[in-house]
Formats: sequence, structure tokens, C-alpha cells
Amino acid sequence: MRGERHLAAVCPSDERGPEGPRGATGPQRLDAGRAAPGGGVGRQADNDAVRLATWNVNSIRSRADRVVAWLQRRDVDVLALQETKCRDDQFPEDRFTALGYEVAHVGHSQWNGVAVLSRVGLADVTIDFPGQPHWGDSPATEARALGATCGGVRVWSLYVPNGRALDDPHYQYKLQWLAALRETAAGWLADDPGAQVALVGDWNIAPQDDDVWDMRVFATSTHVSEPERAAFRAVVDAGYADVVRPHAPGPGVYTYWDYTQLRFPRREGMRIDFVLGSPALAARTTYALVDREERKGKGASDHAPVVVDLAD
DNA sequence: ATGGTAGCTAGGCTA
Repeated sequence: MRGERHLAAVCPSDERGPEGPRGATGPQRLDAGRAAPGGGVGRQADNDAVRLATWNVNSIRSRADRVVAWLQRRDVDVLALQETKCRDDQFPEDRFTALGYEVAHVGHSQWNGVAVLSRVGLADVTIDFPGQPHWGDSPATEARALGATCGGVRVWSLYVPNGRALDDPHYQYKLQWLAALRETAAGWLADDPGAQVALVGDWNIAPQDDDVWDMRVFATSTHVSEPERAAFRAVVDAGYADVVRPHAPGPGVYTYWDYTQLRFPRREGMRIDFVLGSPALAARTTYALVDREERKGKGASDHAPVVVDLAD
């Protein structure tokens, strides 16, 4: 089942492989914020700088216009998406292939679903990391991980299980899922210490007290519990560093704000979306940004995109 | 103690 979906989910651009031409413009500073010349379709072949981003979009169909505009405005090369919230046959691929992106996605239901868009090549698509545990056949807990090699970087778009509540069976599933991810990701570095790997997405964990606006609110909640934080640290200890934090120091730098209770205007958020990079990837990181602007206005996702620049 | 909002999909579940 999964294998068939895998092939059905991938829509490679036929005229450009992983080593293909990159297009018309060099990398811009993230803070420049200007539209890419030539419609933002690619980069020159004279450098291998890559702008990588991750975004929990809370439905790709309702967010497609916004994502398209943002990709062009920020001149992003590779975007990992979470909570696409659509089946594979519903994914609006054409919106992105029209901009020069190759698209890989997997979604089984109205919940979750992950994707990777890339205009610097997209190869070796893998649905689910090796050893990934599953919650029976429940569609609510499927479609959580997709890996693809983009411009020499192995990118994993991850949607870590939410956990729901400390006494909910989904919480134990979340911890098992994270343990399996750590085990697998540690193995990749054992096999190749120089591997360029990015573990990106919605981790549903706030690793430090500074990563929520008020710890008292979360006293009995998931996302901040010590076992979850230990599971996150274990991935970091396996060699995957938070490459954003050095460029976005806290407190008060969040990536998610609940739709309810005016959390965004009150600046009451959580930092739960991360780009964790292998040593070789971390060494290339030159700049990072949480694009809080994208949380503003009508039709925003409840998450902001997180962007990382990798040097050539 | 509940509700607040958004999305999918047509009553309730998930986040």
C-alpha cells in the first residue's frame, strides 16, 4: 500500500534532474524580502547555496495562494510542508510545478500529510523513515514523514505525533515515534558522518521553558513534559543541531500561535517547529529566520515558516 | 469548568 502511494505521490520534473540548471538568480539575503527576478524560478548554476524552509501550513489547499506568494517573495529553494490535510489526489501540485518546483507528497486523509517542494532537484523520495512506528490504520496518525534528497541535502519533512494528553495512548506513541527517529537518524550519521541531513518540521515539542510564553499554562500538558524534551535532546545528542536558534535567540521567538484567545496579537506562542541539521549541514548554515509576518492577517496558518540559508 | 478558532466535511474530530 505504502509503496504504491510512494510512486503515485512523486511528480518529478522531467527536464531537470538533481544536477540540473538552477535558473536565473543568485541567493538573496533573507531580510531583503524582495521578489525574485524572473519569477523566482531557480538559481544560477555557479553556486550551490540553498535556501531551505519548513512550514506547517494547516491545509495546503486552503493555503496554496499564500504559499505560492511566499515562495516567490522569499526566494525559497526547498520547502518542507506539514499538515497538508489532503489526500494525494487532492494535492495542488500544478501550483508549484508551474514555478519550477518538483513535488513529493503523501497524505492519507483530512489530517496530517507531509510534502517536500524543491527546485534544486528532488530524488530518492521515501515515505516514512525506517522503523517508523504506526498507529494501526488510523488515518489520524499516518503520513508523518517524507524524505527526499534536494540539492545534495537529505531533507526529512516530519510531523511528530501531537500526543494529545499525558494520559492518552497517543502520548506513548509520540515517545516511541521519537525514539525510533533518533535511532534511525543516529544510524545515518554512523554510516556517513559527513552526511548532509535536515530533520525539519513540526516537532510538537517546546524543548525549553523559554519556548512557551508561560510555563504555568502548560503544567499538565504535552509538548513541555520532561520525557518529550528528553526525546528531543536525544536527537540533538545524536548529532542534529538546532541551526535556527543561533540566528533567532529567545525568549519570545515562537513558531506557533493558537488561533484562539488572541494568542498571536498577545504574542503568546510556542517554539515547536525546528530545523535540526547534521554536522555537515550545520556547518553550512549562514542565516535563519522565523517568518513571523506570515502568521499575520486573514487566512494565515497557525504556524510561521522557518527558513535557513545554506552556504555553497 | 468551558470556550475560544480553523480545517475537513457535513456531525464531530483534530489541533
